[in-house]
Amino acid sequence: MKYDFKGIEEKWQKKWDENKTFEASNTDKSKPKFYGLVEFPYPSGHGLHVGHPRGYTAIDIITRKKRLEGYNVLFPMGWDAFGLPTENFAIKNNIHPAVVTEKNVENFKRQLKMLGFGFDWSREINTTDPNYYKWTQWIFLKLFEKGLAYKTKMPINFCTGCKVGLANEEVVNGVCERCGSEVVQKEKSQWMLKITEYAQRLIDDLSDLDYIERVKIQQTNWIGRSEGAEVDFKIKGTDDKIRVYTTRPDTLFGATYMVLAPEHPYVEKYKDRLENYAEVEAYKLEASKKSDFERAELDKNKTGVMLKGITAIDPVNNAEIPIWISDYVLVTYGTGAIMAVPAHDTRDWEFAKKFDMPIIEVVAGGEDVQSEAFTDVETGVMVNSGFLTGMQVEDAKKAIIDFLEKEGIGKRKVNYKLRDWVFSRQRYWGEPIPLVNCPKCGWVALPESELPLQLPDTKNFEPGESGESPLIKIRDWVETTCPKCGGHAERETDTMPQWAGSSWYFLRYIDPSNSDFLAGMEELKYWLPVDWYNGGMEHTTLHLLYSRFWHKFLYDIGVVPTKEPYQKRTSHGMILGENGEKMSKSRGNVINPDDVVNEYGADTFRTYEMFIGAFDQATPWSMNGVKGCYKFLERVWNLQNILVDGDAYSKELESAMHKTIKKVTDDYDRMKFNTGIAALMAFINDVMKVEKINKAEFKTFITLLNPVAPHITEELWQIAGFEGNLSDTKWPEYDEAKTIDDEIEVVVQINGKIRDKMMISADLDPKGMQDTALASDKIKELIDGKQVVKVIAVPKKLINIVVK
RNA sequence: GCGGAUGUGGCGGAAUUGGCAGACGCGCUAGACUUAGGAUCUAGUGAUUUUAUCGUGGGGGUUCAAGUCCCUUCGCCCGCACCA
Repeated sequence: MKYDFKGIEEKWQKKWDENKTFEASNTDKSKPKFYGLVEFPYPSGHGLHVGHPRGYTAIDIITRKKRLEGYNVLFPMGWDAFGLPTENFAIKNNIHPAVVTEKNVENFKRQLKMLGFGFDWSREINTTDPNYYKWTQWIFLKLFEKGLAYKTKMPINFCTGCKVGLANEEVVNGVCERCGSEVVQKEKSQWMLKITEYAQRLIDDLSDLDYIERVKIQQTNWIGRSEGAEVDFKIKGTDDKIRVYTTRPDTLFGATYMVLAPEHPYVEKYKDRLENYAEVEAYKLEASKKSDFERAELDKNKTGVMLKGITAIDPVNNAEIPIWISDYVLVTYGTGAIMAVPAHDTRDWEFAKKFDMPIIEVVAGGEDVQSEAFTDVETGVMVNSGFLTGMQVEDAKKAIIDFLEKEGIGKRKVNYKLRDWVFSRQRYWGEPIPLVNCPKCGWVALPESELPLQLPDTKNFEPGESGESPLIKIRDWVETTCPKCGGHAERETDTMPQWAGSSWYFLRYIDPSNSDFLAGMEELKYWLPVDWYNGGMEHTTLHLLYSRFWHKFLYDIGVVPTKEPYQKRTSHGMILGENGEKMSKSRGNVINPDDVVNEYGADTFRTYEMFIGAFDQATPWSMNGVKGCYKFLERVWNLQNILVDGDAYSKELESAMHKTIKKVTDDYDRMKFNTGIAALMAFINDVMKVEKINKAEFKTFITLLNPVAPHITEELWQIAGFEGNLSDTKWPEYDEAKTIDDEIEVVVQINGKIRDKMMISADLDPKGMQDTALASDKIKELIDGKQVVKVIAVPKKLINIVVK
């Protein structure tokens, strides 16, 4: 019989739908629960990328296995459908984003179904559905109510041609990606969320989570906690002080100049005293054209302008030092001003060399500070530093901070690199922010009863005159009454970023049709936390952190029962094009899942995506590799031709069978899918040698393969005449004793080089191994006339004879 | 620049703890079958000057033993806050 993957896959997908095979139960509490989650896709116009199914297949395997192990499994799917590309497409083609979204969702859903994922489609959600974003708005109102949302002026990328705010990604070499016009930084009043208030908890609570290590490290570094001090430097001849943040207060005696961010308010304040204000202003304009990223990137080639006319006083030695502005100092970090200690900071050193500023050594122990900055804090000893001289750096840090606090010129300070979350977008296709601006009452929240605040319909998605959201033109929507005083007021026209809806979506899956609340407390208590969440590494510092922040906030106000949303987080590597480069239309190396499934079937596609390489690593696509997996499944299909009766594993295959169960079980759990599949392939090779497989072995084999290739294995289950469906069976067990061989081969080395191999009993002790090795004729011959210095015997591995 | 990851045959990759480098698959070579085929099966396949030696990006080190540990150096990939 031919392997008709098309017929088989359609048949079983239909069956699973009809039997509601993958629907989770909110009422059956007799089984343990398992909540597996994958990042819901943004339904783009390009359709599913081959990268999506990598993570989806992985968690599909994990959850299918969990079902066979007796768990009540929740594995849901939905659509993260607000966002920029849909809106841009809508503007360009004059189609409503809702229509575009609907079409894209339909295509994505067809593709996901075609791949046979065991999603519980009865819980499908969509972030653009008013019944969904009602609760996104509700959470925002709670944040607003608790003082965690505030409005402030922030610079945005503004395209002078399109008159629209741009994402960093849309800015290419300083010009707009779409129209080529110049992009400038423009100050806009923006809604912000105080994620920084949760910075410490976001670090601390990582310790109880089962996240892969690099995710923890990356989040911790992104939050960027540092301990140091704030120190005030007087501006000479005034009462004003420049406050700096430094992690090296111990080097205060070595400060030879100060640097302010070009945007620092004192630059404006002292403009009348500056002899070179024209130069300063020109520099500010240049800096405003660069993003923070570009500023940091240009780190090697420092630029800056001295503020001629004002100087600062070092508070510990009263030295008079010049003040500069430079774009390597960011107004968004610390206080927007630094003290520069070129002898002991690499960036300061480069700046000092370029502008010929003095370099004073205050920590001894390194090379000459005139030729290189000495930044080691472990070995340094203080010099030229008044009362700190002679101390170790760590002691000096404590001593100087005590001194600063006593004298009232500075204080101990913990700082975070993490910045508050810019929450406004001047865009149409997002959740409306449910606030009104009342001339009398200020910003007023809509009452809960008015949620959802629906996105008004329009045909014009072009932005307002100076870059406002398109909503500003829908006057009868904008103009409203103040919920507080009843007077005339205007709605906020900015919308929320795409991150909003994705920060809590896993909660809605738990109870998707609840109309009274975002989800019922009983259900949340049962299902939370998410047991296993897999997603891309690129979401580590934004989406993953944002959703942890929102969850902690919801925990604080009693809406969710757990401190953390996700117990376990793993991450898959990227799938590259056949040429080893990132897949993209412009490179012409995009693989369409539809084509692969048409030619080889979903089971082959899934098997290949798991076999392609180490799950957490980037790896290129290979059409030959796909063919290899197809051949493997064909061999599996043909096993039915050599199927014989048998209720127990045969002598020939028993040991291999137990070893395979063990290997596959462990490998799936550890996401080592490639080696798990390799073990299944190796088992088939063993079967081919004996040219038969009995029913007991066949049953176990197809059950092990089922999570990876669910269609073909269900069909084979039926053909073999096993009872019921494979999806209702139990995961196979193995007998540890039967995975261990009695006799094993060990290696005999002389001076670390392999010289012989021998079969010995597996439980032979080191002494016995040594004797056996030394008794071998070959070894005797090789060590003849040499002196045996030492013999190392490692049980079950090797014997190494060291001779002279 | 900062943060993270990574480097092993012709290719994708394997190698819990330092203990036989190259599992499994692709490709390639030879053979069988054959209605001559991009099918299937069998055998082989790291390199070389092949009783052996060399070999996990480069250089150095620790060890009886290093892909694995330490130091140093180079390359490639991802993220960098308004893409998702």
